[in-house]
Amino acid sequence: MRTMSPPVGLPALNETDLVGQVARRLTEAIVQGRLPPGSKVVEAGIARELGVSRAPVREAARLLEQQGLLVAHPRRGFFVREFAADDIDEIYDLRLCVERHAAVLAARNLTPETRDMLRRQIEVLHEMADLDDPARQVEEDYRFHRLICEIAGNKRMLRLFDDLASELRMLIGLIGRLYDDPHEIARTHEPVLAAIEAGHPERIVAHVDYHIGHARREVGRLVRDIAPWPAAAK
Amino acid sequence: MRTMSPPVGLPALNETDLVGQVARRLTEAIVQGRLPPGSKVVEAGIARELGVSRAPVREAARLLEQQGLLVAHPRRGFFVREFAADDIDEIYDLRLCVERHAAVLAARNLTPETRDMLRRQIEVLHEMADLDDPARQVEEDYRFHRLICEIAGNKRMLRLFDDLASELRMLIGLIGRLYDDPHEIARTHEPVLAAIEAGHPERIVAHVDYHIGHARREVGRLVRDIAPWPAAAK
DNA sequence: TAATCGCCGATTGTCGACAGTTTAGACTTG
DNA sequence: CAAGTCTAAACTGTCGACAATCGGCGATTA
Repeated sequence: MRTMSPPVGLPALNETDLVGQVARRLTEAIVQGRLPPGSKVVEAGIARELGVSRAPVREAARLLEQQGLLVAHPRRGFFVREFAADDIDEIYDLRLCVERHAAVLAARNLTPETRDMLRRQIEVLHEMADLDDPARQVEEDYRFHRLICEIAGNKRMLRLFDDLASELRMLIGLIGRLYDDPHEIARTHEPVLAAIEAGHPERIVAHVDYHIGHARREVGRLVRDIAPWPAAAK
Repeated sequence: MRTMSPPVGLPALNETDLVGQVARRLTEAIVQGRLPPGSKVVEAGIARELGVSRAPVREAARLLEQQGLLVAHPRRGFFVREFAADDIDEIYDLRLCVERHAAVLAARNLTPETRDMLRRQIEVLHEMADLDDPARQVEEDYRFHRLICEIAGNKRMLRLFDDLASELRMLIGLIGRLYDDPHEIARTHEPVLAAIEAGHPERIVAHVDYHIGHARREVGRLVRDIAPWPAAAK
């Protein structure tokens, strides 16, 4: 008689993962631009607002700190990370480094299924282009790049990508509008996929470089436009 | 009359960072092989042993979790990360990806001072070779590679390197002995530095690939030798 | 007038406690 | 004897409390 785990693959709903929930809420608030860069994150305030005690909030804050969204000043509290021009360079440099590698690996692992997923995602990008929803557009954009990292098959690399993406989401959220024509953005993904399908490492790297370099320049330009930052409501 | 801040450069002592201290102690215990992979980290136990309460221990554990040294099973606690063959591949893959980029950037930023630091570090490696202290040897080895990341000048990349290094330290700590003749190890760093000094990106990448590939093979071999892991005192 | 000092409210760091869950071991049963 | 069941101890997740510390504001002084 099998009383043990009925083998239905239900992804164990962690009902009571307060820390995770708090972390998600905080992340959300940060990338959406509430809680602007430099603003202080008051533990008690967040706790009260979410109806929990300070302990889970502190742990969540530590998570976001390690993730780079918050910085901790001992005895003074957590603050939303502020971006300097250097930071943008750093993030895109690292992203370039990661995505080059990921794309080459993805090409090596590419199967008909994963290839179709990538193609489908570019279609989604085109479909999104008509909706006027920058946040969603950005999200689907990252999903394409994330897919490449997934296909590459290195879990640590995927997590690194996610961390970088959350910093970038914050940045883009601050900018508030899209840095280019949505259809244009969708189109610029096609050569990257083509290169991956072709499977020539050098060509892959070249196209990834071009694609990310483009995004970097656009973001850099827009950031310079709106700098200094939206006032940090301390 | 300047009554403002007497500009004596005192490096701000943040004595009371319990969380940081606990995190360091835990890291130490893990990479030294006490707390073997798979073993449970009992909050109350650690807390009692260190004479603190559970709150700082939990926060420190969350840090190490994000860093990849611990994994959290909700409602069951924190466990020391276990390594599979895949993990080793992943870590070295990512390391390759990072260090290639770092070395190229470092070559671009190289100054006489930083070049001398690298040379000096190789000397240190040779000096260490005669002492019979594997842990120290490994430490100085990483310090060379870390220097390259520092010179590259990307703080995020440096942090990523540190994270990878702490996982590798844990691995090496488990192996317990050095995977090669110490002098040989010291020597294998020289072509890398030479390539960086020469400044040809392709040659840099080639030498970094060779150097890291070598380490990866050696570690992989030794890990296969001693697998399955030292019993996890659960 | 401008810089400094000292106090007060606000906030952090840490602790001990409690409820609910998991685990281990004794016990039962086929 | 194997498999299952039950019970008690151990542990985690969360909370509220308290002391230490920080930042701001007004008083003080040159």
